[in-house]
Amino acid sequence: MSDKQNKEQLILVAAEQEFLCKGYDGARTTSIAKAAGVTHAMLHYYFRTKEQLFERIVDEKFKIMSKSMLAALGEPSLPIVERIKEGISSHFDFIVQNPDLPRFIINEIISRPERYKILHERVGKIVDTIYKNLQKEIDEAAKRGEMEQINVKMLFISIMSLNIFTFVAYPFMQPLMGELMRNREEFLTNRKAENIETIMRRIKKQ
Amino acid sequence: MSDKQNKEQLILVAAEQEFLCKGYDGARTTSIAKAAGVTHAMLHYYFRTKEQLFERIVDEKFKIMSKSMLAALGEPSLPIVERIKEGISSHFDFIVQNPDLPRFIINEIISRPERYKILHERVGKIVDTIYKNLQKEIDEAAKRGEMEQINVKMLFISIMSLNIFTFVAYPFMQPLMGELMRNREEFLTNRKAENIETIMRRIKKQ
DNA sequence: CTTTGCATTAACAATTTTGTTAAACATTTA
DNA sequence: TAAATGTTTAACAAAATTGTTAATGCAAAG
Repeated sequence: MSDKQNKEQLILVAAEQEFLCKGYDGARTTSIAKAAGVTHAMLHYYFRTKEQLFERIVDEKFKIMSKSMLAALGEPSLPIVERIKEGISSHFDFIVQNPDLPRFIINEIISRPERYKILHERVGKIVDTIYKNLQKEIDEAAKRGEMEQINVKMLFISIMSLNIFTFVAYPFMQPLMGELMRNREEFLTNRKAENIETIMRRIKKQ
Repeated sequence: MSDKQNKEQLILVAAEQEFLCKGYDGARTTSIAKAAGVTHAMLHYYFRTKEQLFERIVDEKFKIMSKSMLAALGEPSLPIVERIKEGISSHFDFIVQNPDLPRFIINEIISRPERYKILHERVGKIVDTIYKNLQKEIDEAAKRGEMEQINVKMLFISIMSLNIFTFVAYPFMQPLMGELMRNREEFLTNRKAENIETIMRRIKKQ
């Protein structure tokens, strides 16, 4: 009984690894089965097709990615500048924990846009409401001279860019960075601080 | 004679489109041949294998990508702040002209790191020299109070992030942006200005 | 004009990858 | 323990994809 759970689970774990790393097209069901230590007939027994196995992975990943992006818009109860700072910080931490996720999601959406259209648009609508409130807060804070007037969507793009790109492009950037990325822990700390500093300067009244 | 040139060229054009859009794994030689309007035997006749056809594309793309990143480090003859501004601007323009390129290169390097190791490290060394000079200039300008002291590699990562991410993640971001991205020309103009403003504020003495 | 050499095609072959099946095996339940 | 149910395996089948070949066409050079 726990053996069934076990094999199914083993396949899921191996599949997640393979799909996240190589994408749908690059992943091989035989390779997943091998990594999970089962025959590849077992994979088809539990999940029928590669497609269905993939869906199990991608749906979950899409959800946590969306959730983290909402979280990046910060805790509404905080004062606006604090809220933005905290949003960047928690989003950065999430990406550190899931460094392969953004690239996976982006590639997936690009290769099969139709599949995610509905789910994606739903997230879009949720985000839209949050934007509106946040924009209002920003406008008011700007009027009070507490921060710079700025378009919240533009700000959001900047935050996503700074927090995500490093990880999406890690193997590309790393050889161009010499010592800088050698010590991972240290780099992550510095990078997080840099992203926050960059955005804070962008929104601070000059 | 020009017919040979023609078919070979047609295949290359179709292959570039297919590979950039779908990656090596997702691309199909039959689909490339079809798009080029030739039999797929012709593809093998001119390029022998999918692998070799791919190399023709990827080598060129890797080179222009590297070149554009070097250009992002700006024209050394300019005063430092101007130099950085101009670097961002020209890099952004390049990415606008080649929006699919970064994602293609990143995915390619991730799926076959060994292949690019040498080429990549060579670029790394060139960049390293430029960093050193640029860092010296920044340090001096900072001492004169013209700008903020900042690590040039960190600055470079920020510039790449802001300029590239929007395009890498376009289909992912677009549904989250409502009206903002609807008018492409307008969005690009605003985005470029935003990136420059963000970096300028980051390096300006407070 | 005919030989030479490249270009082209259609049919075929090989390989890789995914998916199926029937039989053996194990486990639970009555 | 016997029936029922679910699990596992090995061998096989199907499909998709890449790669080859032999025959044909065609244009230029001798």
